[in-house]
This record gives sequence, structure tokens and C-alpha cells, in this order.
Amino acid sequence: MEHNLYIYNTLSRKKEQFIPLHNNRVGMYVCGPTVYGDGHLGHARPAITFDILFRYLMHLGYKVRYVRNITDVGHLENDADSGEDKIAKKARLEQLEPMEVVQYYVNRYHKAMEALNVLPPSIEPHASGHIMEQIDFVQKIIDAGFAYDSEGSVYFDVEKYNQKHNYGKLSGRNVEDMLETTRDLDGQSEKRRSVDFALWKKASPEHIMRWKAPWSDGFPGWHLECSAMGTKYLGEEFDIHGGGMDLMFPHHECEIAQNQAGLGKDSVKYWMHNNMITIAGQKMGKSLGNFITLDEFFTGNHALLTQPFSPMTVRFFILQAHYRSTVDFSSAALEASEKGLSRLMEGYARLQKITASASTSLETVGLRAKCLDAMNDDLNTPIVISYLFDSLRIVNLIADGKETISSTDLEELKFVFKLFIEELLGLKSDNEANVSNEAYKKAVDLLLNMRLEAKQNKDWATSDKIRNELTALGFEIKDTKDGFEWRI
RNA sequence: GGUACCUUGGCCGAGUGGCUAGGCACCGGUCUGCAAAACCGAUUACGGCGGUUCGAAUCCGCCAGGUACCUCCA
Repeated sequence: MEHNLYIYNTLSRKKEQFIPLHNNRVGMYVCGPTVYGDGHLGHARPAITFDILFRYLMHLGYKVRYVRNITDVGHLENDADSGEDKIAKKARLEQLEPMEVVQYYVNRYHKAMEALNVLPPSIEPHASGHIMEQIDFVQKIIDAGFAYDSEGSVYFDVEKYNQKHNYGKLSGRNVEDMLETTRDLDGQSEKRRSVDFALWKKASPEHIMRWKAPWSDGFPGWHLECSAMGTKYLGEEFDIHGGGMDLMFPHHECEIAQNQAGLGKDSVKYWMHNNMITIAGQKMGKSLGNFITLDEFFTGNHALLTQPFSPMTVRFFILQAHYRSTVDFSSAALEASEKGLSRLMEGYARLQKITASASTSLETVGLRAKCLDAMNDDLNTPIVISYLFDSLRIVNLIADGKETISSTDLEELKFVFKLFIEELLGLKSDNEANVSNEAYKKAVDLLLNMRLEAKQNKDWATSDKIRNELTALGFEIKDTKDGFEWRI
């Protein structure tokens, strides 16, 4: 496989050339959502980031198995209701079955992802469907001597593990520091050390989601599902593990420890982390209560939003920043992205109508190589987009008849635009679906052709009447050199 | 308190030693019956101080401000 893809590996804190473990196949695992609430902008970031990687790896010719989990069990809350499963709590409040809540939010998540043009992963395993695998995994860690049973719960012995291995190598912290600085937490009395973490948690009597295990009726610890499901579907060693930066510690650190303890190996070759979305410089998150759900973006129904924003605008907004940078949300920034995207997509549509000339007057070759270089440099989508805008200017000049292009160069330009806009960045025109009806399109064309006639007769009253009334109905009319363009 | 990261023009956001990123906004112009679009041009930058260097937004030090993780989190 000939390519030059470099990706940033959190483990080494360097960009490394991507070389898969198995020739032409790539295994990729990304932490998916916890389904006890609607997806928000923060959920869109990893989904889109790793969608880009998924698409690009396939473009390079790899056969990719992309696993993105659904977390639907066992996340502990650390407030007054300590020890209660988040999903179980919500279920009781709403008088619903836990799995009903899960299904509801999974459906909504899928709908939002589809709207964002995020390709579905190859496998989307639920934690609740892999309890046996998790119990087996706990047993392996106990057998290896790195976990202990305490009153029905099983904890990972971090200090013992750290004597042989390096707990903290991903997030860059050391166990001694943490022992001194970790705060007191509920349930800590069962643990030998504050840094130890749960592999299996005994369920309290009122806890609804519970399963039988050798140690107690309970539920798996919250880092275990990724170890169990990642290795089940991708093998004990696989290429890429992704997720948000906030999962680096403790989640991914614990996962590394679990795999090393239970399987005797480092399972993941490349760890990748997307950065956070901020709002007024502060992280957008459930716990802070400052998040905006994806549905709220699409409907504009939120105090911070001045208008609705289409899924494609949201996608484009996210792609205009590099995935390892924070990106600061504001309605003004979204509006800027919306206009930029609209200009790009209109230019892309215009490109399809360009006719070739005998020769090319402005250089357009080299675009493909430049864009590929940017992708290869740790998926630098903002740079790809900047090159597309550079070429867009040339497209518009040609469309205006100010420059010319040969048929071979035109074919190349069309190919590259399609490749990057549609296939790799996954952008599509928002309003295409709205005007799918041929008869409807022809009716609008008919009206505008009548306007064209009126214009040729210098009948400005009729011509303006048609334009103004169509505009009032929500159409956008643009005159061109010898015709018109319209959109809704 | 510990650890890590960040500070770029009106706004968003690339860029790691020399070469105009890009988008949005704004201003001037071309085109147009008018408008929109498109195109051309102009303007506005690298938190502060010091150091290294022929040369620093980019490397080093100090200071200021901010954020994240250490607790569920994308």
C-alpha cells in the first residue's frame, strides 16, 4: 500500500507514519456515546473526526473494520445518588425500562449521525450485550494477579501493576503523585488504594441493571467494555484507538492497564484523541450543563443560537479546525461557516457546468497532490479546505469566462473536487433533497425563462416582479452571463 | 495542590526558524437596467519582557492571562 499517512500518536506525542499491523487491513476502535441523553456538539466531533479517518483509510485502499461502541451500562454517578447507574436512574424517573431509554437515545443518535453524513461503523457493539466477555476479562486479570475481590466488587491493583508496567504512560502521570493528590471518593473504603479502579461493581439492592457474576450480582466497571469489545472484534492487537481527549485519563489509561494485565500485551498501536469543543473558552459538556444538542442546532431552538444550522454547516465548521485543536463555538462562527460552505458548494455545482477550452490559462494541476499532502499530515482538513477555496476562485473565473481550462485539466479538477468534497470530507449540498422533484424544477425554470424574455424586452417591471415574488417565497435568484441560477 | 496544554488581525482558524494559509465581516473597484453572485484590490496579526540566531509567530527563559485532566464526560 503506497501512501505517506502520518498520524499523531498520543502514546509517543509525535506524528508517526501509519503502518498497519496486518498488511491491507486496518482495525479501528472509537469510543462512542453513553446513551442516556441527546447527542450534543461534543459528540459530533469524534464522530466526524474518525469518520474522516475511516473514509481516508478506505480511499487509500485499506479494508477497514471500524468498531464504535454504545455505552449502555454501568457508569457510576458521583453525586448524591452515588452508586446508581445513570441509565437506571433516568429510567426510574421516566418510568421506562432501561433498555427502552437506551433504544430511544440510540435511535436519535443514529439519526443525528446520518444527518451529519457520518458513515455507520462496521460494528456497533453494546456494552450490555457483552457482559460475558467482560466477566471473562475480569477473570483473566484476577488470574494474572492484578485484581482483588473486595466485598463482591473487583478492583484493579494499580500499584502492583505499576511495579511491572507503566501506569500513566498515555496521560503522562505517575502513580506516586496520584496517591498523594487524589481526593477522597465514595466507595473508596473497599479499595486498597485510591488509584485502584473497579472492574466489577456489586449492585446495590435498588440497582436495576445487574448481571450474575462469580463475585456478586452487579455490573462491569466502566473501562472494561472497551477492552472486552475491542479485543473481541479487532483482536488482541489492533491499529487505532480513538476518542475524545477527556477520555485519555482515566478511561484509556485503565484500558491499557487492563489489556496489559489480562492479555500480556499492549493492544493498541496508535492512540488518537480529538480535542474539545469550547463555548466562550470553556469545555462544552454534560456535566457543565452548557452544551447544545445536535437537534437544537438543526432547529435553532437554543438561547445561544441566532438561527438554525444545517447538519452540513456543523460538519463543515468542525472540519475547518484541526481535530487536535480546541474549537470555540459561537453563533457568529457558525454563520461564517455556513456562508463559506454555501459558496464552496455553489462553486462545486458551477464546476459541473463549465465547458472546456483548447487550453488552460490558469494552473489547476497540483491540487490533488497538495490536498493529499494535507490529509497525510495528520488529517489536516482546514488546509485541504483552504486549497479548495483557492481553486474555487479559479473555477469562478472560468465560469465567468475570464479564464479557460482544457478538457483534461477540467476532468482532473472535477475529479479532485468530487474526491475531497464528497468522498473524503463527506460534504453534500443541503438543499438537493428539497428540489428532487423534476416537474417542480422545470416549473421554476419556466418562470425564470419568462423573466429572461422580459429582460431581453427590457420589461423591467415583469422581470423584477418575477424575481421579487420568487425571492419572497424563499428562492435565491442569481443572474449569470447568459442565463440564471437559482436555489431555495 | 499535581500534570499537561493554549494565547495569531474585527471574528473563526491554519502555520514550528526566512516564502500572502483559508473562511466570515468591513472598505474601494469591475461587471449588471437594478439587485444578487462572481472577480480584482486595499486594510487589520502573531499576549508581555528578555535571550539564541544573519533572520523568530515559530526555539529558550521569565511574567501575565486562560483552559483541560486529576470525578461521569466526546
